[in-house]
Amino acid sequence: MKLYNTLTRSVEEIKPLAAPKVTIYTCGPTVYDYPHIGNWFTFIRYDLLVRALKANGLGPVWVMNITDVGHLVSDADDGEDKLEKGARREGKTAWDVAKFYGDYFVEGLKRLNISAPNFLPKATEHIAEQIELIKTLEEKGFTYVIDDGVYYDTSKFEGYEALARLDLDDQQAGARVAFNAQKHNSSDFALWKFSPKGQKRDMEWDSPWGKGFPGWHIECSAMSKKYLGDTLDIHAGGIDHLPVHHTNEIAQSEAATGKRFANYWMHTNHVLIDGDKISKSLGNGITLEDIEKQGYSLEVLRVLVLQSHYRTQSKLNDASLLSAYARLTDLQKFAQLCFQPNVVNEKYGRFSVEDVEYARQDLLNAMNDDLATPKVMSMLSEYDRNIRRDWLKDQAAFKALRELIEFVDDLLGLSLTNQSDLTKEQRELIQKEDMLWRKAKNGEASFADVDEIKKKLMSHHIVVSNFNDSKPLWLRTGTGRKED
RNA sequence: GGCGCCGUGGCGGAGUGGUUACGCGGAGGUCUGCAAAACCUUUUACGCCGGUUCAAUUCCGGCCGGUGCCUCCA
Repeated sequence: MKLYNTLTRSVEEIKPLAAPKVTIYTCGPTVYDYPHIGNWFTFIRYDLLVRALKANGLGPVWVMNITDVGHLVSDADDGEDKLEKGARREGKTAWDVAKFYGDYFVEGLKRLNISAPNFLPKATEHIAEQIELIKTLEEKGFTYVIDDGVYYDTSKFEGYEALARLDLDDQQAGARVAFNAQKHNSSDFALWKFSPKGQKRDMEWDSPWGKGFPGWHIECSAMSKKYLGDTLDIHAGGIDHLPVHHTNEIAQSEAATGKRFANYWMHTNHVLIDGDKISKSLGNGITLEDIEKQGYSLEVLRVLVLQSHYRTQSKLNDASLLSAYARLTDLQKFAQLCFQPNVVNEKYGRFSVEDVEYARQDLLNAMNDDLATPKVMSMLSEYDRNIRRDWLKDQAAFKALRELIEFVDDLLGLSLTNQSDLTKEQRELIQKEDMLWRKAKNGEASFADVDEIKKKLMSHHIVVSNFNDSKPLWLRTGTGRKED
């Protein structure tokens, strides 16, 4: 399986350190507010990576952190802690806020059919590990203390600019951030922040340097080390984290252990809404509930994610949602074929078990090519069309089709196999309709009777197609949209 | 100012040195008792100017336009 590695800026074959195990760390949410649709896009993309690895026989061990303290309103270590700010906004404690949005996030993972991460560690439950790591960095001479906290001296770390290919000297010229005069370098960042004098924070802990709370970046280094060891296989995150957060993670972890932190870095690009990126400052953050309010199921959102590549910016608007909805409906119709033995036509059928198995390998190959999900989607559309047009050859092909759909579900997480079979009663109705239809064509029955049964089926959201040379096929309508 | 990315048909969105992406929408058709559904055909593109090449949307250079990061942010 190949993946674009930001470290080398090239597509590389994934070679886990201890295959078949593959360790993955992904940056999770800061739980101070509802995640917006862009956050969920990224989490779905993590899920697709994990699913692809599994399809290749690898056993991912996936850690996604939950940041419930220390993420300041500004990465420059100025400003307030987001959790404390959220708490004031809602008149609760920071702990209440973290609990509420943390639970909401975990629930969201389930609603979106995102594979359960093996670990969802919270920053507040790993304060000791973070303090330990800072102590190690202190012993090795990478830290210094100023008025408001313990800082990491980025100039001491060889290769600090490597991942993001930064040019710090030139960046300073255009920096708009007020420079903390006590910091040695503008890129230095806080490992531990002291509680403001005379102020009691909801969240604060004792440390060797004084009462306070951890900086945002240290949690990822501490928790990935605890759960996955010094070196992990794949680290994924949003592209916005490249220059600061991920760069700092590397600096912390590698300075502490002397080993490489992660072998592969995967960065997901953003989704734009009406041409703008989603951000708090623009106030255009759409939530899952907003999508559902428009009548779309969350599978529609997943199709939208799949339709664009993770390294390109995708767009969210009414048209793209509608397009994704239509595509999901098509895929669901495709999946419904695996309940229909009538799709086997021994006389005219051309699609063999070999063809179906080839299709499966073809899909996996596309996924293995740097998660080429748009290609996977187009291939599925083609297989759907081909099978409908050419029919299946025999029962073996029918069985293989069922397995193909299950494979696609495991790979993409679209819950296509949830397309339930018909009831016995519905099946009998279809059979009767087909029989009457054939009779009516010979003048042996009335079309009015045929139409009556069709109407009945329609009330079950079932549409029947009759064929001269084949048994009938059915499909369900409106399964991707609530209002249907 | 520094570091990047992108510019594809009505829309979304892939990809490629010479061959249909795919989906949505529009148009026409086949099948059909009608209507759906299904299927077929069609709509036909690669910002501009040069260069390389037998051949460029696809490689190189320049220009124009858009956009991301260097603040919050997936």
